[in-house]
Amino acid sequence: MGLLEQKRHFSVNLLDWYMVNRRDLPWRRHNNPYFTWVSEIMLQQTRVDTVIPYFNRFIGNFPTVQALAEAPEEEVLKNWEGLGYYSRARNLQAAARQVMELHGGEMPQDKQAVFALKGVGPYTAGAILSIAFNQPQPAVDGNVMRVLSRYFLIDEDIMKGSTRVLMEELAGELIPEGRARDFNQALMELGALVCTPKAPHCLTCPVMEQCSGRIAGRELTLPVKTKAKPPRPEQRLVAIVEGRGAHRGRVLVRQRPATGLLARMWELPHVLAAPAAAGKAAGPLADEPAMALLAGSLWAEGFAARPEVLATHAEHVFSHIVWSLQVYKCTEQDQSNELPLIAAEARAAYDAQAAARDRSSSASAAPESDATHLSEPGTLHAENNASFLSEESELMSPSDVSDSALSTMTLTGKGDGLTYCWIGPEDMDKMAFPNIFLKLISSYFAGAYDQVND
DNA sequence: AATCCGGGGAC
DNA sequence: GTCCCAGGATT
Repeated sequence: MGLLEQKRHFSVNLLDWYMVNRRDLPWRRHNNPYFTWVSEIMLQQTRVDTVIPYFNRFIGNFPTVQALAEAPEEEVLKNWEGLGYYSRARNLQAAARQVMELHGGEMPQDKQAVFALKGVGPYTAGAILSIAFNQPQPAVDGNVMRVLSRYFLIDEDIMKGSTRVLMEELAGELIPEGRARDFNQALMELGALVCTPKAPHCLTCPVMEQCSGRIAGRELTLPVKTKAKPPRPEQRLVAIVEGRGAHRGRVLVRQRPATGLLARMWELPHVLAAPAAAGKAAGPLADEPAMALLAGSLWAEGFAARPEVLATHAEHVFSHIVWSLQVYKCTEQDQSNELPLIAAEARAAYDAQAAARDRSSSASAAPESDATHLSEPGTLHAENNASFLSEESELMSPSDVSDSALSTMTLTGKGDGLTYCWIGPEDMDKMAFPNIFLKLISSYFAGAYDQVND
């Protein structure tokens, strides 16, 4: 058979198959470019089943480009809570504001204009143009590369940028005249339902007869893909600080910096337990030094708290880091004679860690830039301590924080540029937390760690 | 070209 | 537990 005939077979049979087997998905019920856009951003790195409830809630809360553009960022982030890759949410809202200002609130149909939107790359631009406007543009995602690499027996590494370009050229040629909308979705649908990564369902595949990969017995070895390098391990010490006095019934949380990992998400305070020695796991830290270090990091941020007991262990896996968390239940210390003692322990723990970090960083590795641990020598300098001891905890105005939602929240202080808050259970439905902290805090408020305390 | 960004599902 | 999935931004 010729290549031309193989291509025609693919296009015709795939399209026929899709018209019968297409799934009924929320974003397929209307031809609304905004719905297409939102769904495609959500579907990046994320499964359809996961996206569906998020999509429905998101569209319910932000039904138009304008509604999204005008919403508080905190609210958009809250609607993304648990989906991951949170820069998608911030880019999506930034792009909605682009659409309002540059295009009067209407999705542009011009390729350059779509591509210029924040968070829209080659795949998403092709998906929007083809699905929303039926333009004959390729939309090459992982599904498409898997399907094409098998059907046409392409051995190129799909992790290479050049391969994606090659696939885009091929995918563009396959689009039947006037059928870009259905065909591109058919391609991805086949990858999701039939031409699956591990155990493809070749026997029910509409294009199996001319699939070069299957004929060569290569369906399980394609696509060729270099493995990602394993995530680096990090041992972290987490504080659940139980408020006392005015903060009774509340726990201490903080908001992460505006850039980097989990940008602007809320979390429990935590500290890196050991400098990441290249390649090897740090392993858990004994309770005594861990508690001293944790108290020290809280102290450096302006909080006097005493770690009481190990509440639980937890793990949180990112694509490039794996956090092993030792979670300590701590109690807030009202100003008392205990503070200097905590400070002394903290100072010793801090000095030890700083020394270890200096040794490891001078060896080779770049100094860790994570703002959530004690990276700056001098944070605990005597004058800093003295100034902290001599003044009252400053009561901040909640200007950084979304207004009405946090009316019952008491802000207590600020250290090293991070915003800290004492929150109760009712505050959590307006603040966005990564799943791991959502679980830990919910468990705490549900009383899960009560029994570990004496 | 390599690295930074989450989280979930299948087995 | 262990494996797999993988777009866009940044550098």
